[in-house]
This record gives sequence, structure tokens and C-alpha cells, in this order.
Amino acid sequence: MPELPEVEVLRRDLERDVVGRRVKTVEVDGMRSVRRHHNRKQFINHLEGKKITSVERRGKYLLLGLEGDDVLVIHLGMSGQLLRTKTSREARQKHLHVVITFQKGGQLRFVDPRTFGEMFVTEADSLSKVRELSHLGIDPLEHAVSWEQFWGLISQKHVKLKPLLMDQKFMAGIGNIYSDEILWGAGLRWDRMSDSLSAQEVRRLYRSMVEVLQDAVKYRGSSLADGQYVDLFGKPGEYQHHHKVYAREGETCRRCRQVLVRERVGGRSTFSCPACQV
DNA sequence: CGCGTCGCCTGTGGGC
DNA sequence: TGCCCACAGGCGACGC
Repeated sequence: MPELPEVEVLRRDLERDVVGRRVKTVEVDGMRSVRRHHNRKQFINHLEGKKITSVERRGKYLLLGLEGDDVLVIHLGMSGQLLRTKTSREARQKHLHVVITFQKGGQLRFVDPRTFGEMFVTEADSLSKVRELSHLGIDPLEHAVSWEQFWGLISQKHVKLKPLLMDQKFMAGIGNIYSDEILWGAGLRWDRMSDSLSAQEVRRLYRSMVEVLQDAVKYRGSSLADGQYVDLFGKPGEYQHHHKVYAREGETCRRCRQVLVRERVGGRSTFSCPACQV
């Protein structure tokens, strides 16, 4: 579900809302969401009694710093939600897998129907040993890379732009929605080869990437028709109303009036304008 | 190396 | 009304 903008919205709200709170109890339901710990009691013990000290994001991963130099790592997969409740008494959602109850101030709940998401605790020093984290590429909103540096990076590769943007080892945080939106913004086809771009095209791609992601954060992320993405307080985002191509096949391009198309690329739906993306 | 396919899961919506 | 299929914001393991 969530890509960089949705995770960043969560990070900002978590930073204001749970940093400084102390964990009282942790409940884990089922075997899927906390699957990395051989022993789930160990996961629970790492959390109970600890204060949350920081909230960072790397790509689509959230890192909640804990007292004692542990880190709670959260990945939401396709359908994960983090939800705050003010009390412990609120009705339990279906597919509620992890409940973190604070000493003061309700709960943080992890709901995830498809169970592709996960949570685990690791030592801060060991973060670099966690494969998915250590291999993450540049975070487009965290790292200040110039477009020239960006050019250097993409021109070293000979791959199509969409899979490259979605490759977490290259850029961390971009998924299926935002890659299509970024490419439309840049006026580039999804299958352009990364080493075929002119300086101007690289500049447009770079600018589009930063603008789309910043705008999406500003509008608090994209909530699709299934309503699966909601923020920490259960509220949907607004950026879907600003999508230029995603899920708009058959509608007209806002730039050139052509009919937008949808095709399958690497098993994923891909949306674009056949006329003004070149 | 790049690229395609599959599996991991549950839910929903459309066609019949 | 129900049944079946396609598809959904991710990702890693395969095989070629």
C-alpha cells in the first residue's frame, strides 16, 4: 500500500504523537507480522517498559528508536495500517496483529489484512546488517543529491526508467503509483533506458521526482478506492485527487488531452499518456 | 547482469 | 443470489 509519501506522513504524526511515550504492554496475534523473531516473547520484552525516543524513515521503512539503543522497524507491505487509539477500550479491528499499549495515551495498533507487512526489533548497531535496510538507495526527500549527481547515478545503469525508479536499492521509497506520476511529470515513457536521457530530460525527471513526492506528502498521501491507506488517525489522504495518470486509463491527459492508457509491466499496472510521454 | 514469473495473503468488484 | 476471475500502494526467490 504505502509508498514514501504515506510513510512520511505517518512518520511526522508518530514523531509528534508517540515520541516520549513509554510502552506498557505489547500483544502479538498470529505468526506473520512478527515473523523474524524466533521467539515472539523476545520481541515483546524488547519493547515493554521502553520509551520511544525517535521516529525515522528510510524509504518505506519506519524506524522507532527505543531507550537502550534498540530500534522497532516497521514495514507496512501492501495493506498495513498504523492506527492510534486514545484508549485501550476501542473496538478491535479485523486483522489487528500487534497492539502496543502506552502507559499513558492509548494504543498504537498494527492492522494488516494481507500480512505482507512486518515489525521487528533490532539493535541500532545491527541495522546495517538487516539486508533490506542496508541495501536501500538514496531517499529522494532525505538526501540532498544534485541533479548532476542523480544523472551520474542513472546513466551508469542500462535499465528502463520505471523499474529503476521502483528499485529500492537505487531510490528508496518509490512504488507503483508514484513512479507513474513522476514519469508523467517528467514527460518520459516508462520504458526509456536510463542511459538514453539528455541533460534536460534528467533534470526534468529529477525535478518531477522531488515535486511529486513533496506534493504527495503535502496532501497527506494517496488513498485509493479500497480506502486501505489512512493516516495514524484513520483519515484518508487527498493526493489521489491530484493523480495525473494513476488509475485514470480512458480519461484525458491533463496536459495534452490524449486518452490515457494502462498496460502491464512486470506484472504491475502502468498508466501513462501515449502522446506526451516520449 | 536484466527480466519474467511466482508465492506470500485477504478482500473487493465486475461479469455472468 | 452466488461463483469465478482479475486485481490491489511490496518484495524476495527463482530460472533463464
